[in-house]
Amino acid sequence: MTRPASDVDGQMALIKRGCAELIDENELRGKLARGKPLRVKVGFDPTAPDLHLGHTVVIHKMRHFQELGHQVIFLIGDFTGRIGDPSGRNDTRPPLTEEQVMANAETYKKQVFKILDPEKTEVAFNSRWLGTMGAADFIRLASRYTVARMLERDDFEKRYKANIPISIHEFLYPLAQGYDSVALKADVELGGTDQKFNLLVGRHLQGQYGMEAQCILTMPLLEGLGGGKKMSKSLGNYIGIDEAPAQIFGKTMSVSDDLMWRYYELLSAKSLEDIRSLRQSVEKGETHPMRAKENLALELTTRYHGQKAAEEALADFRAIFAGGGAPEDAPAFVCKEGESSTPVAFLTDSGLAPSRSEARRLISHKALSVDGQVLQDGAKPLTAGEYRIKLGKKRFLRLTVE
RNA sequence: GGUGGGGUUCCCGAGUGGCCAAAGGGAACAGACUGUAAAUCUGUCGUCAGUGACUUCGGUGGUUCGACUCCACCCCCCACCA
Repeated sequence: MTRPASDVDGQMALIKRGCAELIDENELRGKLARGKPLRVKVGFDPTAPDLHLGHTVVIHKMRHFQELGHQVIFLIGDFTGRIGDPSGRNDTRPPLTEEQVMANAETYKKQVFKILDPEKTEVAFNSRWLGTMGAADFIRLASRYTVARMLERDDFEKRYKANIPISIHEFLYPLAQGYDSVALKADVELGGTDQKFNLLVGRHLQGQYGMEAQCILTMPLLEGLGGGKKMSKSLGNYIGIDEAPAQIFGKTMSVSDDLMWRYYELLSAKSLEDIRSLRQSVEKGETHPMRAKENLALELTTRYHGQKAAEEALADFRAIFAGGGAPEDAPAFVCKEGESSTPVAFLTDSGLAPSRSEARRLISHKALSVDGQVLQDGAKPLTAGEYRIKLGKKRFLRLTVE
């Protein structure tokens, strides 16, 4: 899928796919036209090596650059991580130890190389240059940017107007991150739309330090499972790329039909033409939306767990939700006949329900079924035997009563 | 440094002496409906040995028959003025 470097139009088409903003298109064309591999910088926070699909939007874009023969730099912000990206929090974070940084880096690599080509990826740490700068160097860096411009940043501006305090150290984060672009001689920097300001600081600083300014490519923030809000760990609406096949598959299926197309655009390796024709086919009623979503879930699961696991996840999903069956890998639990074989007891003892009260509630809501039959008496012990237990839609148990 | 305002159940947020396990909203969970969903409707949403008991409203003491509500001290947060 490598294209000749001279094919600027072809490269631009892939680069621009799904992107939110490109600054500046003509400049990028100029850089591409030289035919030399570009240095493409992307920064990551060292503290959060647990990636979800939201992060992968940018990583896929990195992949696109690799496919076009460019040099991708996976920058781990082990130094900037100590400052913390401004968010109104007043704390600076304690520096991670060398070992923690390296461990996190390894975790990153393990996850990221499911998408990126390790051969074409340079991993860098910004403590290498930021950690050796002295106070004088930092002051010099700080002199390259003005307070007025700093206050243009959206959240600074809002806070300033609203009289919410802004600590001086928060100004240092964009500066330090911007300096990374100087140190790396980046030609292009990628990031989420929320990073636009920081990326622009890098662009500006490169000019200040007398080098050609990087182009900025921002990617939209992927909406989380509920739609609306961005995918994030703290909101709990994410699909982690280290999650089990059934999880990735199931969570993808839980996305709304509308949102499915966003996911296709930003996460699928399918060409835009293929996606468009699939969409038309769904709209004309030729393809069932559920089938289209299954394809997406299958693609994503395959990417992180391989084809075999993905197909099993698909089969399980159909069995559970279409056929009302139970997954093959339902946890097993054994209990003695009597007091501990009452539904209330084994549901909580097995961990299926968090508390006895909760178990009772669920039972009274007809959420419990035993071998496919709804059971509403939570106090009556099951007799010895094997049972398939289902609690709500997603909780299963293979129960053995002795 | 001074002055004022706050810290409530997963989150936001009401509650100023009993009617408070604590309004309302959000999230979540369950049921119905579907094509898995989404949307909608209904219900639940501290724990437990279920008509009751126990634990909870920043912390520690105190007043009271009784405190989330009053008092004292402490911790933390915020705003305004320096």
